[in-house]
Amino acid sequence: MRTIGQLAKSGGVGVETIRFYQRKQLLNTPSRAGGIRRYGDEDLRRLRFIRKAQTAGFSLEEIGELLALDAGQDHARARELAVNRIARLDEQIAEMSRARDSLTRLARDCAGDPAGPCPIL
Amino acid sequence: MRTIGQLAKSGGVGVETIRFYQRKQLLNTPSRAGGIRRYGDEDLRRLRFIRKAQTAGFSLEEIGELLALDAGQDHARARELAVNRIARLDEQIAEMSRARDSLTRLARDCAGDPAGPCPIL
DNA sequence: ATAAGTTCCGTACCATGGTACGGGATCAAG
DNA sequence: CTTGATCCCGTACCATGGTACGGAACTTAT
Repeated sequence: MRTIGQLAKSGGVGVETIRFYQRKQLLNTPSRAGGIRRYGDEDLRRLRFIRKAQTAGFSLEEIGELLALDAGQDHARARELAVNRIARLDEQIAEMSRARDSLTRLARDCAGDPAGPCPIL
Repeated sequence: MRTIGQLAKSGGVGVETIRFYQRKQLLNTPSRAGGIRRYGDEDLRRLRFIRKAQTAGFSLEEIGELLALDAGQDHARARELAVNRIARLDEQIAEMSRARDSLTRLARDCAGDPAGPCPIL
């Protein structure tokens, strides 16, 4: 049983971030057993899930839905969210790749002639 | 010579966005020649540059620097900003690709056994 | 039992990139 | 010369994802 500070540390976030997730209903707020709230393995699991889902690009709102699904076992909906996110990731990756390529060309051309115009500008 | 509304339309943004960029010093605010401000080709060029740079992932602050460089002809600094942005784009693309792949695996495994646990959750 | 360190809680604030509102000025058409 | 559309300007508000503050309660070590 952890305190909020220990949970935060284990999850690699700050205490205030835990409280923020609680306000957003992403983490539950255990009852105060004689003053201080205690957090168990499930809370840490959820916290880690949140961080992992964030790196996959899910918004906190979507993560909230995924966590709710976790309780409900609605596989179909979970898959739907994942597939949507994959599609958006693909779009974003493609867009960033295009930006990367054009920026690379620009930087090369800018280096070419120190007297001429720099096409980045 | 355009009005703010025409400039906005040509740049594919709203009037309020122009004003916002002006507040951020990204676009200049021409003097009011008898009541209404007029915008020329240079303003449109800058506006389009801003939008293009945004799709390349530059923040408005970085774009401000690029625009300042445009006046100063500091090619080396422009190249530096571009190269930094390319490096960050590469990181972001790599991270998103990893997320994409792991999410794809998860979605596949979730589809596999409708009775078993869905690993997304 | 006292001091230092945490926790609790409400509330305020931050950055980023806009978007909206309201009242007065100005402009273009009929 | 009036009406409707724009413009101007200050100010407020929005979403997202946190971060900070301050005072009271609680816990832990000495």
